[in-house]
Amino acid sequence: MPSLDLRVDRNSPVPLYRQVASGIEAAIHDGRLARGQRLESELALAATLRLSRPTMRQAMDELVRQGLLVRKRGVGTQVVAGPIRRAIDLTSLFDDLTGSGRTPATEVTSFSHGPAAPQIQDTLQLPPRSTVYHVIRLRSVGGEPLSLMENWIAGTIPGITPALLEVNGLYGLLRGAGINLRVASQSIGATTSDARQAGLLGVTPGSALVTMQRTASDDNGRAIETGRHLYRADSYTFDVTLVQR
Amino acid sequence: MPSLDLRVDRNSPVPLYRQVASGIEAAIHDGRLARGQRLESELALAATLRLSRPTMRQAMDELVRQGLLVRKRGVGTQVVAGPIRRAIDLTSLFDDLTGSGRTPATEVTSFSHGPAAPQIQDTLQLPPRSTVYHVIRLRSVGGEPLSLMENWIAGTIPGITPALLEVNGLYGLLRGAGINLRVASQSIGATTSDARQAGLLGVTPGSALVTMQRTASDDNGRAIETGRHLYRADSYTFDVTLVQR
DNA sequence: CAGTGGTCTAGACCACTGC
DNA sequence: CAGTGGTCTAGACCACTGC
Repeated sequence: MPSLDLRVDRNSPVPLYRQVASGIEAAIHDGRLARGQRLESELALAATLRLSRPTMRQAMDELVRQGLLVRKRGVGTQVVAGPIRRAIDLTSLFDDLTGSGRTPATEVTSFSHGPAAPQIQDTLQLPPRSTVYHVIRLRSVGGEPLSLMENWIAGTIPGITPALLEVNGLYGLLRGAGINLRVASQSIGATTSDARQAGLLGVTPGSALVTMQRTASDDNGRAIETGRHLYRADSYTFDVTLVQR
Repeated sequence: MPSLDLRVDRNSPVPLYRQVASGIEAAIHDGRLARGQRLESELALAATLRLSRPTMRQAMDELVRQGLLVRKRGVGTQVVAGPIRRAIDLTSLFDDLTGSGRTPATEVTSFSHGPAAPQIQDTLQLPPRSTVYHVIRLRSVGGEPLSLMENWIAGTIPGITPALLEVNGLYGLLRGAGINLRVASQSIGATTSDARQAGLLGVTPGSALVTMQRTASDDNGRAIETGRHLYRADSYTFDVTLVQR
């Protein structure tokens, strides 16, 4: 058993189980824990770190749900031997791109604020005579168009203007306005580009696009945003990690 | 507060937290709990059901992770008001289709068992000179082709034959052989069909297809299966529910 | 201020696996 | 059989929210 050398800082504002989960995750990623390797038992790890077993287990639960660890009753816990892929988070494309060190550019090709069309009203479960923002944006990275995004946002939000949308992600602007998106339903499919889409995205008409329709709700459970995004299939995929329940 | 009327059976082999989670989920789906409605507090619900708070919380955790409930510290827990969509599970397409009451038909268009190509060997992290099954299947539902699936499966498994693959899902056959797939990494994208694919799937060449590449590992953490699937974009999408961590 | 969810403790009993 | 993870109890203290 190599020295895993986990530590926790009991004075940190970061919860203990988060500290432990991060520590194990780091050990997996830098190879101190090899793929397929067995971990010490929950009880042993808890004792080493002077944590209660539920706290230790809470840490390992996170990693099991992420698909990094596999547990078997009566046997033990080990690192997954198969390929490990980071799954999509609930973040905006903008955050994903900046997070991976690239610089996205955004062009707002359409912006309006007015009465919601019946279908949008229905999707966002808005009361009659509600207003929504309707925004179409073209996002590029490294000068290459990547995505054409059409969104509807409920309510009246001071921080949403075309100028701000050109330098921020939509989710970042909403966070700035005190709106915290917590749950999103996404549906991912495929289509072929028509002439207009192809022109904007810099591809041949008829080439493949990934489609994503999403509706996102805030921490009050209210639907806030819905949209349909198109991505160039040659430069974008959605990655998901699934764990059997 | 309407009568939620949850019950638990302490003699059932089903864990208490599962019973509670199923009960709340049922109440949401049949409308006894309306969208956006506040639940009683964890402590109150635990007391009503004579459960400890951790057990109650474990039940609610499941529903929060599924995107059905939203919690806010200092405030309470409520049903999500936005649209609720069932997310993809780690099941085979076959199970998904039979689970929703449809009858899939499978045609095995290619089947072999032999040495693994270097790329497959690498993806499945197989030792040198390993053998794999290589299977290509065309799946239809209601007489309409839906999916063209190419898979590689590690090892030697008595239950895998072309005849059995025509009447069972791959994951079902693996389960029958004692192999329990627990974690899968999937990458979802788009492409356009070439002439051969279009012919098999019954679409016009150049029409949009959803692509899915997947590698799945068993409960020992070993990579067992990898594959590339193509779906007709006009009849298939992947649904995901994301929850902010 | 009272009430909520977030975190944590220190146990218990059990089913299951591998020897 | 000893060891593992799965489930469950009965609390504790805290940060945060809305009044």
